[in-house]
Parts: sequence; C-alpha cells; structure tokens
Amino acid sequence: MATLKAVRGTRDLLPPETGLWNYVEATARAVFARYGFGEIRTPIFEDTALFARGVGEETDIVSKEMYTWQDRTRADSDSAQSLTLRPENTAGVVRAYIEHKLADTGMLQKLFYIGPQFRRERPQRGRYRQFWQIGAEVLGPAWSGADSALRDAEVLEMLSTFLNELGVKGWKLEVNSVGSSTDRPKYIAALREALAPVRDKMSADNQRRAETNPLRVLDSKDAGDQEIIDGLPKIADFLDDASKEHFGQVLAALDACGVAYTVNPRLVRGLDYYTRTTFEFTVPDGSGLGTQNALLGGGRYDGLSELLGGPKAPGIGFAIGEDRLILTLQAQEAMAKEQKLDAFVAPMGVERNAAALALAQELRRAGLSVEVGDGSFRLKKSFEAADKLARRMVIVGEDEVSSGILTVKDFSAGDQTKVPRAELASFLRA
RNA sequence: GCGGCUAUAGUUCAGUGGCAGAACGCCGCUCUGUGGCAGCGGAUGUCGUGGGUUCGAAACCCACUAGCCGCCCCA
Repeated sequence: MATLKAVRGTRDLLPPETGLWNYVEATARAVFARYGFGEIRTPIFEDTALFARGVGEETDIVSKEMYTWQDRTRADSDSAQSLTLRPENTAGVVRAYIEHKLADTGMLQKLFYIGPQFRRERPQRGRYRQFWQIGAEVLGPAWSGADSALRDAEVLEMLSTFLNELGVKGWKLEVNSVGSSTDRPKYIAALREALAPVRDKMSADNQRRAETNPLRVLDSKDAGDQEIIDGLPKIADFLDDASKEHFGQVLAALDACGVAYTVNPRLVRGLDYYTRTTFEFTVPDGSGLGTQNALLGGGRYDGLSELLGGPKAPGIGFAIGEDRLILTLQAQEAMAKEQKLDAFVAPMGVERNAAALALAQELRRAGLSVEVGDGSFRLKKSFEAADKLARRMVIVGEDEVSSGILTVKDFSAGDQTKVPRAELASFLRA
C-alpha cells in the first residue's frame, strides 16, 4: 500500500516551529487588543456565491483557484448548494457583519481573525494551497467614522508596530489610492482606451491583462513594456476631490505617527472590492521569500457590504501571510533563542521513578516546565538527555530522597548546588 | 495553469553502468552517582513511485508524484 502523505501544497507544522507560530499569533493578539480589536471566527467554507460576488468573478482566485463542490446531502435535489473553502477571509467577515446586523449597534466594528485559507495554486516556497492569514477588518456605518482616513492610518500604524514588535527587519510599506467606486471604473475605462492602440506591441501576458484586468498591466514586470506602461494614464489624475483629500489625510496621519512609506502609483490589488487606500508591506531580498516578498496586503473596501446585499458599511482591512511571516522570521533569525524547559528530573534507579514523578508534579504545579527521565537511564544518559531539553537537572537518588536535599546541576553555569526541597521551585525559577 | 531544476540514511550531501557511501546525528559498550572528550562497535535505506533499455540501473530513457526556482497570481 502506498504510504499516505500530506497532499500537494499542504504541510504539517511541528515543534519547535509551532512555538514560533504561537509566538507570532500571541504577539498579534496582544498588539491588536491594544487597538481595540476583538476576534471573529468565521466558517472555513461558505456559499460559493459569497466569493463570486465579494471577491469578483473575473479574479484568478475565483475563476481558477477555489476548492468548490456541490454539497452532498443536497446534491441530488434542485436546491443543491455550491460550497467553497474560503480563499480569503474578508468576504466571510463582511457576510457575518451583515447577517448579525452589527450595523445596528451603531458602533465601529474592529475584528481580527487568524486561520487557514485555501487556494489551488502551484505551490512554491511561501505559497501553499492551505495557508494561514492573520487579518483584521474595521467597518461600520459612515456615522461611526468607518470611512475616516484616520482608520486607514491607524491600521497601518498598528501593522508597523506589530512587525517591529516581532523584530521583522527591513520591511517596507507601499501605499496608493485606487479611488472610489465611481472613479475606479472611469480610470479603468480610460486605461482600456489608452491600451487599445498599443496592445499589440506588448507581451502576450500584458495583452491578456489588457483584456481581462487592465489594472494589472500597471505592475507588470515585463521590461519591454515599461515604456508603454509609463505612458498610461495615472490613477492619481482620476481621483475625485473627496478621494484625493482622503488619501492626503492618510499620508498626513502616517507622517504624524512617524510611519515610513512610499507612494507607489502602480500598486493595485487583485481583488475587485478594493477602493481608495491600498497598501502592501514587503521584505527585502534574502528574507527567505524569494519573489513572494509581499508579507501582507490590504486596503479599503467601501462598497463591499452593499455588493453582498448589506447596508452601506465602508471598511478597511488587511491580511498577513502568516506562513511568509514565519519564513521571514526564520531567515532573519529573529527567534534565535531556543526555548528550554526549566528542569529535567533524573531518577537514579527505577525504584526512584515514583518519587521523581511526584517531584515533577510538585514543580509543575509551581508553574515550572519539567521533563522526567527514567530510572533505568545511566547517569551519563540522563545528563545528555537533560542537556538537550532543559536548563537544569535535578538528581533524585537515594541520598536526596532520604535527606530531602536535592542536587541541582546547572548546564549553562556548569556548577552544582544542593537545594532543600522546599526551596527547589524558587531556586529553579531563578 | 506555463517553463525550468531537483528527488540517495533522521539531516546535509557524495556516488556517470559493476557489492549502498561520507559527515553530522542516533543507539550500545568501555562507564549504574557526575555527562559533553576519546576509543570500539551498531542500525541506518523499497536510492520518490511505476515502467523501459541492459548480462547488470541509484546512475540511461519514459511517465507519474512531490519539492524548489522563475512566470501567472497573490498573502
């Protein structure tokens, strides 16, 4: 029988790496909490229509990358339901916002999520078919201030704080405005018009983009097409006064907070719902990501709620590629320090096993992290096992049990101390 | 989805047609109350899977699978 393996594009996360994942997630929770975010957990699968409408039929994500199936219990009936593993989480959050009538609280909603997403892409380093995103959304009725440029800047400032607290080095923030839901179509129309006469001169990829998603031509890497691209109309010239003012306020607030950024007029996002502010955080070459150097991305989506049949609820959000963040931290060795247990309890002889376990129980109740050896180990083996796992070793032999004075070996200092049992926990904590 | 590179021990890798290897790691012994050094010994394995060529294949050919690199796209 063929051995079973994790399917293409999926992987197992094991210790000690999961320690890093927990550290990243704990840091995210702690930072987000300081900004007033609460956690939301939405289903892993949703009605396919949610993504078709929310993310956009023509996007690659929806048109070719989703895991979609007909729900079996109703597959044979007329009401068979098409379900899809979520390829991103914003649509689910907005759906929940509408479904639970969060607008009626009148309050600004600040929600974050941490969870797996699914896209059927060709796997690569930093790109998996099941991947994790840490994301957040700020949305609410206009009177809650959800459309304020202040929110955009706050979210960006929070992200810079988060990355700095994790110790990510060399990150860069690029921002742009893609305009309101009325200026964007005008710009796309102008772009199509400008592309029509020069399309044939461009690469095959860009000819296809010019047809399907003209915005994407802008951030093409094709060197031969740069001259044409440079001559295309600029989105900045199509922003209405309100969008221009909004973008200016975002940048002013970033300046006031000391968050460094560059304006990249070619930064467009692939998902249809983005309006006004869009952004991306990247890391430098050599950060373990290759060309997948976008650590996180996001933007404003003022029309998404209405698109999904809900009330007007402007919002802004982001998604961090957690897998990529972990790869970056590993490459940058931000987590060099190895986590070791507080103590290894080494019984001398199997007849000391019970006493050793009882001692371990006592220490664990005192909040220490402890591993227990086995009395059948020779002392040398105990030393070797203990040195790998723990900072100190506690020897439980005949003398120690009878006297109540334990022998503690400190591996980093290399010395040995006799400690009365009553003081052991506090000694090990030091 | 497209193009390319790769797949050998737990890990990193060598091995261009003739007995399956090295280093590190692992286990044992010297050595059952003080390790890390040293010496000796041991196990590493369907050479990714399936087929083909050949007297003979880890090696050459084909297909598949998976990983990686570059596109596409995106986090």
